[in-house]
Order: sequence, then structure tokens, then C-alpha cells
Amino acid sequence: MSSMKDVARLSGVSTSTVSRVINGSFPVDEDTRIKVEKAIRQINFKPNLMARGLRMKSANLIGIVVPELQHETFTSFIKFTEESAEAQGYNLVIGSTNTDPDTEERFIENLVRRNIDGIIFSRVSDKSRVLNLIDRTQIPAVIIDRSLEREDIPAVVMDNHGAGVMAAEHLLSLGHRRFACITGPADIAIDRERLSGFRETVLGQGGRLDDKCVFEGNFKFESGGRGADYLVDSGADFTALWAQNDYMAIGAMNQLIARGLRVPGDVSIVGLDNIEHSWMIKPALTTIAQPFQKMCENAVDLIIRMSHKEKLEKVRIVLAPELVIRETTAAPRAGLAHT
Amino acid sequence: MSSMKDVARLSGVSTSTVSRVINGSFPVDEDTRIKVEKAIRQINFKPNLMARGLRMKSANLIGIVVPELQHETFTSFIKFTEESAEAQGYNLVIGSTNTDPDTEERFIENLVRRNIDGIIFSRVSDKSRVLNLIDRTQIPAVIIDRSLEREDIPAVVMDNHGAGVMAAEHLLSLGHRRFACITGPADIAIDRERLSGFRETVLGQGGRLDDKCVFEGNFKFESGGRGADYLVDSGADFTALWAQNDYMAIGAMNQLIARGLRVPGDVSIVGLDNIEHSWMIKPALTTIAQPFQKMCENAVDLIIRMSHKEKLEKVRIVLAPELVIRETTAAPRAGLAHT
DNA sequence: ATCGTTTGTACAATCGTTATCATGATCAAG
DNA sequence: CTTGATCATGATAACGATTGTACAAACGAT
Repeated sequence: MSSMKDVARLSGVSTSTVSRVINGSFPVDEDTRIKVEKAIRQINFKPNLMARGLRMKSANLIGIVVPELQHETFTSFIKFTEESAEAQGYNLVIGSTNTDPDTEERFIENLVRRNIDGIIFSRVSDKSRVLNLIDRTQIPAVIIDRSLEREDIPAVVMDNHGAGVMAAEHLLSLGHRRFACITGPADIAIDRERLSGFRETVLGQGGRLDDKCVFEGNFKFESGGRGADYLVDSGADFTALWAQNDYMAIGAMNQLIARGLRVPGDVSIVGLDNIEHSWMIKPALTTIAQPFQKMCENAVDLIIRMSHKEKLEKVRIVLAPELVIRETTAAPRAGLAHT
Repeated sequence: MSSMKDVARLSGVSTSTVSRVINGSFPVDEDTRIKVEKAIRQINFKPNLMARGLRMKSANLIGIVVPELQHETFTSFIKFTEESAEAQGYNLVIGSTNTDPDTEERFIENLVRRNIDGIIFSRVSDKSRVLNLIDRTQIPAVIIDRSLEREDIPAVVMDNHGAGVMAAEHLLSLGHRRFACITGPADIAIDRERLSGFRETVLGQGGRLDDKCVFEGNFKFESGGRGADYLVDSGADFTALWAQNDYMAIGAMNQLIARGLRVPGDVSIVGLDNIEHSWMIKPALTTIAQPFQKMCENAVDLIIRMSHKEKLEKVRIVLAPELVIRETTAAPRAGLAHT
């Protein structure tokens, strides 16, 4: 590859001048500027990003850490983050941790060694040592899709409480009165927020959400099926089910159908996330879309601002979810709504 | 961050010695080595990868170019490539092109400017100018999942002809004799290979694959549905359908069921790819798994070898597909097999 | 004791940029 | 006509690593 030296030699100026032409950081005489630009085009020169990164202590590189790449949630994060980063002239380095703290630590350390401009964390397990690493290295960091106790680390999240409200209101408006819910792990704050929004709305409008109608899943497909089994076996009385993500919703739906129930005839189902599967299945899943794109755009924006030394404190961006009505929700069967 | 200078000062040697301790590239006295290693641990020193990359003209960085991040095929590539790269101490930079040649070119140019060690291309459109770029920049490149006219660029692919044979043999062994196929775009070589393997096997063993039983799709979900409509509307006579990817298979299945046919009762369906959706739907899809993991491992391996200046010529790694039998294939209904 | 060889280390150059400082030219003001 | 400011540019020193060269010490052989 050609370097600034080549350009300098070709256009008869020093490398400093070439640099100034490229960055526009200093006034340069019109004639020499044209001369230099011509030389740059002529040998198709592009500044080397490693050298620049070394000098500037910034690589125009953003890292994203995801626990896995299997779930569509995370591939969405990557997709939108990549697009936002590229739009701002940054490239994206990805690392999947498989929720292993060591892998996670190794990856972050690598990023630091690359003079990374900032790291986006999409959910961090509470076991992870990232917080120490962030403190120690002083790397700009943003959390998406999970809020943390630590208020000094900016977070971008969906309004999880509002999502619960939204699910409940949709089902209530169809006439449902007896509800069930399959939640994510109870030790995760956002899951509790989702549930409380759901519960408050249901109860507030005369609906029922019995204790035995709440099943704690783990966000995976199988746990939806297990939830359905549990609800049916325990004789839970409900016509509407909200699963706190689409994987569990689909798992539950499959299992309910396998056990002879009709969706939405006997049970209406609402999911959460709006993953691609949700519209590819039959019946297509009514769900609540997470604003993934906006979340990622905001996260990238925050990272870039932080890397420019902008001081942000206690930033917590909360974005609104959106209801996507498809085929798994309908009015409860006549006469059953109030039993 | 601490640098080699700090280590050198702390342990009373020069930076050269520190470097030699780290890289083991030169004999170092036992005592000084221990001294240096202690200092390294003490201040938790890790060599800066930008500086090293600049000097060595290699960043320990691999790039991967995908047309999009929506399809699970590509997220699988990323997942497995990331894992393989990480296992060898490399990080992964991803770029999604949205099949836009300009985006593609911009991304690759960025990678070159980062002293990238090599680039993995997962399918390249024939419109793309990557070949020129590869030639011009001399960057190690590997193509996965699509073979190219250019034999000098290593490729890692599945045995597509074999996949067609495999699909046909499975269905034949169940007793099917009348076949249909939904293909990918006919201008893609691997799709033609898949079809020819399928057709040869079907015909070779006394089955039928009428011309009007072949529909050309575009690998997307919707085109599966359109294929199903076309086949049913044109009165095509078949009991077994192979769709050349899972998205189309699922789309076709949904549509066939919507039109009153039973799967696998009336029609058996086989897909290809073994994406996650394929086992989450009901009935779960019988499909042919692409050896994504092995493909990616091989690609990373090739890239690393090429970046070490190893000269490879005309490398073309062909990996075997694998049949995954689930619920969408069964024997044709009695008495119908030979009509 | 002298010489060549081996061994361990330091010095300096290098990778390709950018930032700081110095310099010469141009020009307006006194 | 001198002085000081302004402007365009070049030389030089970083950034943080690796590497070729040089040199000093230690050692064995003569």
C-alpha cells in the first residue's frame, strides 16, 4: 500500500502538508492543496488506520459484546449496530462470550489493546467482571437491553413496564379477563418490570392473574413448552397468555396446540421481541416489538460522544415498545370471558 | 495503559529485551526473563495491538463480509467464524453490505487500511467488484458458500450436488415417486448443482420430476409460498417436495397447509440449511444441514495460512452435508405412491 | 596473554500517521 | 524602512511496538 510519504514525494511537499490537506486541520494554500489532492487520487492513497489509530489513540472501532449469536435478539443488535457504526465511519468488532466470564474478559482486554473507542454491552450477566474492567480501563461503555445498578454507565433500554401495560391492554380490549404469563428469570430487573406493568394493568381493569398462572421461564424455546405444560397441568384458568419473549411464546403455543387447545380460539397469545420467526409461523404471532434499531443507534451515538470526551452522567434512554397485531390474539369465545 | 517502556524501566532492561521475553524470539538470560515477567505481571502489561500491528503489518484481525444479517445462514457464518477466529487469537470485524457494491467496496477498503490479515466472503454477487479489489490489494481472501469462476481464490463449500442426491434418496427410500422442487435463482451455480443432483437421483431410481414441478424461487420465505401456489394451481402431481433452503420450505409448507393439504400426510417436505426455525415449527422440518461450523473453521484456517505467506493454489474444500430427519417426511399414503 | 566465538543486551531505525515547534515569506502598520 | 503579525510549510518528535546491528562480557583455545 502507498503511504503519505509517496504522496509527499509525488507532490513535492512534506508529509505534514499532506496530513493537513487530508484532515483540513490547518489552512493550506489552494495551489498546493490541489497538487496534493491530485497526487492522492493518482496513487489512490488512503491513510492507514493502524498508524492513525496508534497516534490518535483511537481506532475508529467500536466493540460489541453479546452473550451468544444464536438468539435473534443479538443478531438484531449486531445488525443495527453495524449499520449505525458504518454510517458514522466506524467499524464493528464483535465478540460472543457464551456467557463465560473468562471469554468475556479476554475479549474486552483485546479490544482495549486495540485502542477501541468504546464498547457496547448487550446484557451482562451479574457474574461478569466487566464492571471492574470498565472502571480499570476507563473505556467508554454503554449497556443495551438491561439496566444496571450502576447509574454512571449509560444504558439504553426499552420501556419494559410499558410493554407489560401494552400487552395487558391489548388483551383486555379484546375482552379477556383471565390471564397467564410466562416470564423470564426473576432475578433480572427488566423481567420484573415487565411483569409488574402487566399485572398492574390486568388487576387495575378487573382482570385476574392468579399466582399459579405465572410461570418463570428462561427465555428459551423449551421453557415456553414447559410453561404451557405447567399451566395446563395445574389447571390454571386463563384465556390469554403473555410470554415475555417470542421464543417462549412460540414454544408455549406449539405445546398448547399439541395438547389440543386452539390458538387463538381457546387461548390468545402475545409475545415480545418481534423476531423473524414470529411472522413465519402459523398462526403468526401477535407480539410487542422492541425498538432494536433505535436502541442501537442511540448506543452508537452515546459511545461516539463519550469517546470524544463528552461527559455524560446518569444517561438512561428509555424507548417505547410497539404492538404488532397478528393472528394469535382474538376475542375470547363468547360466554367464556366472564366465567 | 502501560507500555513496554514502563516494563523496561521497572525491570531495569531495555524495551528490546522486554519484547524478546514476550515473543520468545531470541534467547534471554533466565534471570532477566524472570525479572521481566514479574514486572509484566506487576503492572498487568499487555502489548498494544495497534503498535504491534503497525510494525508487523498484521493486525490479528479477520474481516467477514456478508450480504445481510437477517438470514440465519449469515449469522451462523458469523457465529462460527467468530469462534474459530477467537480460538486462534484473532478478532473479527464484520461488515454487512446489503448487496450494495459501494458499501461492500467501502468496507473492504477500510479493512485493508486496518492491515487486516484476510477477508472471508460469504457469497459475493457477480456484480460486486471484490475480485478487482482482491487483486489490487493482494489481501488473502476466501469465499464460503459459493464457488467462483476464479480458481485462484480458495473456496469452502458444501457438496451441493451431494445434497440434492441426499434429499432425493431420503424421499425415495420412503417410497415417494413423484417429486417437486423449489430452487434458488437459476443463475447461481450451486443451485444448479443442487438441482442436478436431485434430478439425476430421482430419475435414476424410477421417480418423476416433471418440468412443471420445478419452481424457481429466490431463497426468501415468500417465494416458498409462491412456489406452493404455483405447484398446486398448475395441477402438478407430486407427493414429495424439496425446497433448496429452509425459508422457502417453511413458506411452502405454510401455504400448502393453508390450502388444505397435510404435511407430511399429503406432501412430504425436505428443506436445506437446518436453520433454527426448522425445529421450532410444527411439524418440525426434515432438512439437510449445511456444515456451517466446519466451513467456517476451514475458512479461518485458510486465511491464517495465507496471511503467513503460505502459497495455496486452487484450493477448493468441499464438505459433506448431513440429513436431519424430523417430522415433515413420511411414506406417501398407501396406494398413491405409484399413481 | 591474545584471539575468535558465543551470548546477552542496548541502541537505533522502522512502521505510517499526527502534533508541536521552528522558519521563511508576505504584508500591514508605525 | 523596520517591526510585528500572519500565514504556509517543513523538520522533528512522538504513538508503542519489533528487529537488525553493534558492542561488551564471558569463555575456550592456542
